[in-house]
Amino acid sequence: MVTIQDVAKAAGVSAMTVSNVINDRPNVRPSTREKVLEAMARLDYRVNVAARNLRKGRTGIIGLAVPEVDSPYYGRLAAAIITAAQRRALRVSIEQTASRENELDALSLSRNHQYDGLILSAAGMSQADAERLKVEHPVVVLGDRIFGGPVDHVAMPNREAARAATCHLFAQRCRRIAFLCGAVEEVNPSSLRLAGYREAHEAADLPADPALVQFVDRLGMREGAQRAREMAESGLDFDGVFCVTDSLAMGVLRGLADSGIRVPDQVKVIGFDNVSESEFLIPSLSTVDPDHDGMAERAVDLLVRRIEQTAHSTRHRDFVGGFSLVVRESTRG
Amino acid sequence: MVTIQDVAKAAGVSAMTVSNVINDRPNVRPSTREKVLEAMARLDYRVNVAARNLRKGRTGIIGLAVPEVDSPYYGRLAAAIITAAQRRALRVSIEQTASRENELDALSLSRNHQYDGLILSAAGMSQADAERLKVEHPVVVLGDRIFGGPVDHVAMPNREAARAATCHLFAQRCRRIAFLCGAVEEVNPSSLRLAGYREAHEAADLPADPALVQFVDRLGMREGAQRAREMAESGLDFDGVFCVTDSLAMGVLRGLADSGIRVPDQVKVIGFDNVSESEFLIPSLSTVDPDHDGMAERAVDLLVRRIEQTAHSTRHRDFVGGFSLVVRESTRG
DNA sequence: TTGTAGGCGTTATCAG
DNA sequence: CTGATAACGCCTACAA
Repeated sequence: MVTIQDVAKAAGVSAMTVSNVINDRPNVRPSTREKVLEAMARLDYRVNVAARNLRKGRTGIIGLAVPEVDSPYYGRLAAAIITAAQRRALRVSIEQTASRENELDALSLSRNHQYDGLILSAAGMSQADAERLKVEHPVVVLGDRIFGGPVDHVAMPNREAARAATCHLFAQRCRRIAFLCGAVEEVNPSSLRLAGYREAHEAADLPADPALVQFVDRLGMREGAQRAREMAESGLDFDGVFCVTDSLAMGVLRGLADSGIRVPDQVKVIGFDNVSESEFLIPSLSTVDPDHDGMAERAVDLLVRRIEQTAHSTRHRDFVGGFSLVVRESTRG
Repeated sequence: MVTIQDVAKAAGVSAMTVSNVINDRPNVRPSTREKVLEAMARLDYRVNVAARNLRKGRTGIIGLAVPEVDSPYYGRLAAAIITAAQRRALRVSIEQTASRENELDALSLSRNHQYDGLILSAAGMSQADAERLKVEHPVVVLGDRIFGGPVDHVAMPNREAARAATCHLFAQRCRRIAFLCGAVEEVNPSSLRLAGYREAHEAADLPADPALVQFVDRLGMREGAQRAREMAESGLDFDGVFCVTDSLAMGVLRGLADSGIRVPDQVKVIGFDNVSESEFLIPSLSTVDPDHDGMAERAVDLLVRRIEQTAHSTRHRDFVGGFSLVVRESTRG
């Protein structure tokens, strides 16, 4: 391995000077710089990042903990975050958490100086775990579950967007809108979007039939398809479905087709996420498009601030992203 | 920051002993171990990974360079690799390359000791770049472009699977099968699958009309949809479509629907990748299911071997994954 | 079974 | 403008 010392020797200067050249510091005579660069090239020198990290107390890597990368939603999120981080010359190491326990593990890894900071997309943790976030290391939580906690926080516009989606269905003359979601806990995407759905009903002065709120175990396509068939066969009266994710909605489109129900003629369907597939489904899927890029940008930005500030300010920020409504065939007519 | 020295002092032992406890080495008296563990807990000690890395010359992180994570295919691949790596207590840092230049950059990062090794999913590099892979650091190439190169290599069963898919269409009484692919270069997924498509024609003793081979710029849904409409409107005579990716096939399903062509009645469609959405499309999509997990496992395995072996054997392995054919509605009847 | 000494490659400090 | 020195926190010999 070629070290900075070797380069120094080859160039006839000290290691310090080589270091100065590498880090583009001023106060190096151009001719000296030349000699050093030449020696570096000749020896094919590479900085040893581990040594630099040790010295600087930084790694240049941020962690991103998500339940799974292989899902349209988290995949998109990961992509946006990696892009935002690359702009700041940071690398992103991805952790698949899948469970609450792993989420907590990811936190301690961050503490192990493996990462300069951690973006935690908390799906499993709840308010009760917020205590464990009281970490002296930079953490930004992405998600909906821990508000007012001891960390910076970037959230989806869940309630507002759900309300807008529901209003849109009203405007399309739906009157009995089913709401399809996962388990509703204190504060999670399902509960917040359900609140928006209810708000829309109140605002429109239409009662929301509790029978129309349907729960599934997982927010996947399979579950959506199955539940849609069950709803159709049970004789439930509904003319619209608001699904808390596009994956669920894709399943619902399939399930309704299986049951011989035409979308949008008999039932209108709207999703949430604006996954790239939505545009090309048959029928194409209306959906809520959250500002993923903006949220990713913001999350990285907050994290970088925490990393760079030395004093640990206790003021924490809660940021809520923007969204737009994408109207396609599944709610036309 | 709490160091190993602090713990040693607190426990009334030497740093060495603390290190022995941390690394689960024998020859530590149980009572001593207790004292040390207690002190570690009390001080909330965390190992400094940077220091350990510097000392050991390892980082415990492998790089994964893919064109983009936000695509069904690469997302699935990334998930499989992260899982395989986690089993070996390795972390994965994801690089979005998007271009050939970035792919080469990722290589040098690997050299910078940032990673112990690199899995490079080479989409843009070509045989000509293979030289640059002659790196003394562990690299495994995942993809199809660099065979017989100076690195280990895990490839898809492109030709075999394409042949099987084409045969399946023949068996479904298709006689004029369009082949939809991206730019065909020396060795890439499109060219290899095209070869399989042609082999199937020869084996069945059916001529392959060159007009049926259609090229698109990007293997995306949008491009698939547009090309399908063009094919339909141009009056091209075809009763089957083999798409080199499921994304493309999803677009084709949409484009054919736009043109009033019924699948599978008038035209049968088959894809490649078995993306999770395929099962729930309307109609559900027949496709080739490559053994992603097996390939990921193998890639990580090869990389770990390279990392662990000190002598740089020059023998490199080319591994080709397995596959299965998933028959769904889009080719029924 | 435990301790001591030295160095991994880099950079901050401060003196020249 | 350049260089000597001393850390950063950990681990491996070797010694006790």
